[in-house]
Amino acid sequence: MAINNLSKDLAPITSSTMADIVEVRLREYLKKKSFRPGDALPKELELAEALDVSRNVLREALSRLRMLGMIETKKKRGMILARPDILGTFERVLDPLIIDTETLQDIFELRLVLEMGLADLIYIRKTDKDIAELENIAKKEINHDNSFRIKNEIAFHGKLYEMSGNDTLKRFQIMLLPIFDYVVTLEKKPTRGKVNHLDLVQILKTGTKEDFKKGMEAHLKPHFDRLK
Amino acid sequence: MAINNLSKDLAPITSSTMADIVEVRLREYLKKKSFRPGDALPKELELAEALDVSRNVLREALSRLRMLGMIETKKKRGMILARPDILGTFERVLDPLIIDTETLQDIFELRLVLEMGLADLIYIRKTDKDIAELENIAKKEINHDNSFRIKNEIAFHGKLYEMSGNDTLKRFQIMLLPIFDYVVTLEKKPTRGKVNHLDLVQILKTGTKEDFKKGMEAHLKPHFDRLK
DNA sequence: CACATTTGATATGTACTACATAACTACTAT
DNA sequence: ATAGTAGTTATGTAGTACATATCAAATGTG
Repeated sequence: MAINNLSKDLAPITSSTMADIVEVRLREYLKKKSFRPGDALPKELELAEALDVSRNVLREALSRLRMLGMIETKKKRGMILARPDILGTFERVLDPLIIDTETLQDIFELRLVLEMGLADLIYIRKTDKDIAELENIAKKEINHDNSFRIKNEIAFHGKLYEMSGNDTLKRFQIMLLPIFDYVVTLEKKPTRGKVNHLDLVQILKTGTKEDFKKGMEAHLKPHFDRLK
Repeated sequence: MAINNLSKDLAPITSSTMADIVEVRLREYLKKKSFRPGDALPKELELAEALDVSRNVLREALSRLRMLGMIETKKKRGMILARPDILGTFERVLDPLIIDTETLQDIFELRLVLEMGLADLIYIRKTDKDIAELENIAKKEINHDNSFRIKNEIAFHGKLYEMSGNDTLKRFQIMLLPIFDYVVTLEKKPTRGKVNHLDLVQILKTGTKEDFKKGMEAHLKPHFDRLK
């Protein structure tokens, strides 16, 4: 009995199901063979046979990789290796209603960190055209109802991300928007920093990078003040 | 014939496979019924019947959600809703060998942005103990071979993330490490800013937040100079 | 000969059945 | 009353069959 319990405590290496194992093995396989995107993969039956599992199990594993965008399948051409869309997969689990409050807060802070750190990229890549567009957005926000103001707020900060010239960053921001909104709506009253959007535009036109960083800090200060 | 083509052009809304649809429907279902983590879900057969698909298809969809950590299953208790580990899922597709170079560069920049933006959180939450630890790490890096220096570099910046008091951020950094390394090793010669780690520690001890931001900027300058 | 159509082969998508396995429940025996 | 056993139940795995879409070759027609 003791031995039985012991072996049970020591050897529960069969932690995962077949599908889990197959998923890992497939990953290793794709990596090891160093397939390039677009390359054709063996057919399901061959893979299932090689791994010695049923086609069902194999398909469960393939289903996961397919969802992650690592493979694509066409009815007859079989499967091909694809470029995973790293952010698309992220998005699937990024739901404010499901994430626990602690992580939610972490992500909120993450966005503050991003916006504070954006300045360097923006000053490397900003163009006059960008600034003009940004100014247009900022000007529109005067004298409008609250729902419009929120949309405009999003447009303004979104444009800043766009000016970073980093698509991944921009998409990342779009994904984080719902969470940012969710946390912000939990706040009692609207936060408004001493530096508004038009001020920031003005700094971008004539000020230095350091000015802009200070301006952004003042703009976001109400959010930072809430942290502890 | 023309009509046939027309209807074919107009009605291909069944773009995705059943498993894709079921995955989405399940997501909606979980959200709509506002299950809390730990709540029991209906059994596979019931779900399959309700959705009018085979148990196979349903399981392919469940397999995905399970991988994302949204649900967990025990042999008899059925399935329960779980908290997805948002970063764990991300990690699965984050392989420098698979990601295209453009995204790789984007992520490299993302990390620079994060490190520049960290200052605010660090100055809100840093403790003397943190700084002492950081100093220990920085002191160790003198007179060592290159491989040790890289490890130490990682330890130092990792400690900075840790000092932000944001677990998600810290884990995020760990995930991005391989990519950062990968990009850095592509560089011709080691980059070294005018401000080194010990300088940064000194600033943390006696300097202001603005000093630290400037210091970090100088420290990372070689990386930024490479951007265009 | 060239082009359009048809037909067949092939790989994935879906369905259904059967059984294995683990875990909870209830009952039975000492 | 407790230990042990048998039964029940839900997930895990295997296997078969057929549907569907697509490519390729064969066939027919001008």
